[in-house]
Amino acid sequence: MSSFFQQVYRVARQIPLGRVATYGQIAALLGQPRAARTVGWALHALPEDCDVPWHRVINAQGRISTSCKEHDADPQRARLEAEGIVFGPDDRVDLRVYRWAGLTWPEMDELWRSEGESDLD
DNA sequence: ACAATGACATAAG
DNA sequence: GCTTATGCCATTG
Repeated sequence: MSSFFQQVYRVARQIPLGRVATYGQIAALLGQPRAARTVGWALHALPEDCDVPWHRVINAQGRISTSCKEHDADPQRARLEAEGIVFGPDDRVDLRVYRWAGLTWPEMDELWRSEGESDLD
């Protein structure tokens, strides 16, 4: 875990409260629009008490992708609802409304810059 | 280096 | 809208 995972975590931390991002979006921000799977995997390996808002990352359909028994979708949905995110009748969020705008290049630049200085935040 | 894995994405039936 | 099949990419054994 020296690069991509760390990058995913770093970007995920930038997701503002009450906002969500898709795996593909995170991957795209990292320059790998096809690495959505890897992004999901990175979040999967994340502990629950980590400082990364992994629950704000969902699939492109605005749904919880969790298929693992180890991780249930219910707690994640509860977290999102607690942040003000409203789920539709199909248990999916309105990406048109809650989708994170993403990071601007200047912000990303600063993000990578701070990465070399401290790996925490 | 090869094969397998996985919280995805997209296209097609 | 849901299910199935294929592609993609980084990590791990």
